[in-house]
Amino acid sequence: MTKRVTVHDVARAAGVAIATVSRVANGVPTVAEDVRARVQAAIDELGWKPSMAAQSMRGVSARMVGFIFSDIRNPIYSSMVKGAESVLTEQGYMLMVASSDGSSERELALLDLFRQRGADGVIFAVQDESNSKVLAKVRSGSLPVVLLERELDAQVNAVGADHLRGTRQAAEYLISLGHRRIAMITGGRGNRVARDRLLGLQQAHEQAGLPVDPKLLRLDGFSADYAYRETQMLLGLSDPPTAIIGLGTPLLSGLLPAIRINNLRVPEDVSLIVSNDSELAQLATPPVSVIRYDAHALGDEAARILLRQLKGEIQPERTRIQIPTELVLRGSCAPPRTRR
Amino acid sequence: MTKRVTVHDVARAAGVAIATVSRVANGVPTVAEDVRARVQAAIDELGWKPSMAAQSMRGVSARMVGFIFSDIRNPIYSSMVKGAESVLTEQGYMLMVASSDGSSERELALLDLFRQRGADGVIFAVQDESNSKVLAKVRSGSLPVVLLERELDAQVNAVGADHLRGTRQAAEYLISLGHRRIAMITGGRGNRVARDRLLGLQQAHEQAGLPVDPKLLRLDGFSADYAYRETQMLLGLSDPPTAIIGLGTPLLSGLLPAIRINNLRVPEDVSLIVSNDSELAQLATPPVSVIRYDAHALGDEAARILLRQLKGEIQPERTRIQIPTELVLRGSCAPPRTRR
DNA sequence: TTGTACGCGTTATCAT
DNA sequence: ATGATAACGCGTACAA
Repeated sequence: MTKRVTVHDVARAAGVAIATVSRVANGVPTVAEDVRARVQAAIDELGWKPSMAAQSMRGVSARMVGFIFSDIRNPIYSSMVKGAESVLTEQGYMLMVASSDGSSERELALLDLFRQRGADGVIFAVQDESNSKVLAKVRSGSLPVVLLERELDAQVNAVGADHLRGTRQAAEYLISLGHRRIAMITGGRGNRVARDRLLGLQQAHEQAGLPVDPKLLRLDGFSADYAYRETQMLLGLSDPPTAIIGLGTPLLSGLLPAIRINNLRVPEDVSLIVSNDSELAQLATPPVSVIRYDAHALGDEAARILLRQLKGEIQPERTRIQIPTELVLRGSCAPPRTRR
Repeated sequence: MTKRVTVHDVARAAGVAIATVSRVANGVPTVAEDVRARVQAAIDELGWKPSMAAQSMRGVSARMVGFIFSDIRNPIYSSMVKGAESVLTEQGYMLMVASSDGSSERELALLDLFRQRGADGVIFAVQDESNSKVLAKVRSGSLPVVLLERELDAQVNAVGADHLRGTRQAAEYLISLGHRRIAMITGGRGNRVARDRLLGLQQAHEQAGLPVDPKLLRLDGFSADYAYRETQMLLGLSDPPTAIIGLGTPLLSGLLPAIRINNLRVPEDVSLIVSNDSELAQLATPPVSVIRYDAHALGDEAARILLRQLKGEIQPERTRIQIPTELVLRGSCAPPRTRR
């Protein structure tokens, strides 16, 4: 049970005052070279590390940022975390993580918790960007925040993928193959991502002079279960879709069994495009075409923006970074079967 | 730019001494009921929250634990993190995470970093449990540690899955189907998990009076690339395996394409069992049999043990928790094709 | 260039 | 039961 080594111990060992030790530790230039060497030797000798608690009391940043997501098990978030971590580590920051499990109450609590724990800022994948309490707290600026895949307004920095373009491209491609009844399954009704995706679908239809059938839109869930259920219902329609766009990583593992249980084949009976890319999409039979974007890069950029914000480099204007999407064609798309 | 609310502000507002405020905040019983109420009202009124920095200086725990893994993108680790987080949150703890990317230097640095940052303990998925420096640091007890899927010795608490039994069961099943040449691909040579897996394979063979062909053992990697390469080589042998056991989540996405590119079919030409379970294994064609264990439960148990250790409830004896494994049979196993 | 002394916001000890 | 006050370890203004 050895006591903690403090500045006093080092000062005594080096035969100087604690202020000098502090100066050496913080690289203050006004220290004689021989003294600096002696102090440094004492520091190394005793293995002294400044107490972060004491430093915090003096207002020194803890170099820590928080990351709020719904569930780290979604590979999209683990990739983002990894991306954020890689740039934060470089700058000596560490990462605290917490799941909201989709609850806005929890998100509010976490925001407070992070602030209370001295986080410098938060990277935040808001669940419901229309929740006014969360909105207010983020805007209040009590803690620097960078939003992931969401957008509140001009005051809050954000980074997200270009879902509008990605979805439009996918729909355009299906239309070019001859599809006229294209279903879309995704979740997060009312958030930025969902709005952009719907818009992309509509734009592609408009451009081709085609109508969007509201019955083919299933916009209320991100889970495999939801995809399974809705796909079943879609395929059971009297006028079923000839192509399905499934947006949200977990959806694919609901889509595939639902199609199979109906004894339908991809792409002969129904074409398929999903997002994001995954091993399952790559290795399914047939491999599934995807709208791909780099989640790691998203986390990376979010951390970069937050860090710049913390350094006061981008106060005035809001920054919004768009990560590009890419349509990767595999074996899951074909012209629609001619109607009987 | 409002100043922080402190005990002094609350004390002044309630007309008491700061000591009394502290007593109320910490639930010390020796406070008159009316005073307690008045102070509490002032606390709520001003929205005072004790500064964690100041508390830390007084030796109050920060209620924070660290989690070190190689890469959070491995679903095994994101599940563990989620499991750990769920029990930590309940107890008011938060989680700091960091990737080692497989580097022992980085692991050492992270252990120091976590201690310096006042973590109460660490959940640690050591990469190379034979690294003596990491070993020494963990054993030094400078920070309470619970090991994941590893075992140093009797002094350090650990939790892991029962890989010996899982692998033995898988091998026994393949042998019972008639397989005599069973290959095994996995990584982490020399760590507990790899040893147990190899032992399981050997035990199953011994029990059946069969030899293990060392040429069928590929024990040096966990990546999809490694699996792809080694599977190619295995299938190119003059006497190739009739079944492959691939242990490590990322391996499957290397195994599958390697088998396909050789124009072989599962299970007709080669049987397949992998670990851990994944969406890909469930939805591949055919679905792949797996040795399954609950990574979420593993993280959960690790956190529980760490918490008990922090409360001093399990000092004396080392605790080792075994999570059971389960052999889930799907369509990827069949009797070997009779030799031509 | 170096040293002394104060304050950060708590908790804990000692009086009262 | 309550109040005054001393630490905790650091950074820094000010004095030397």
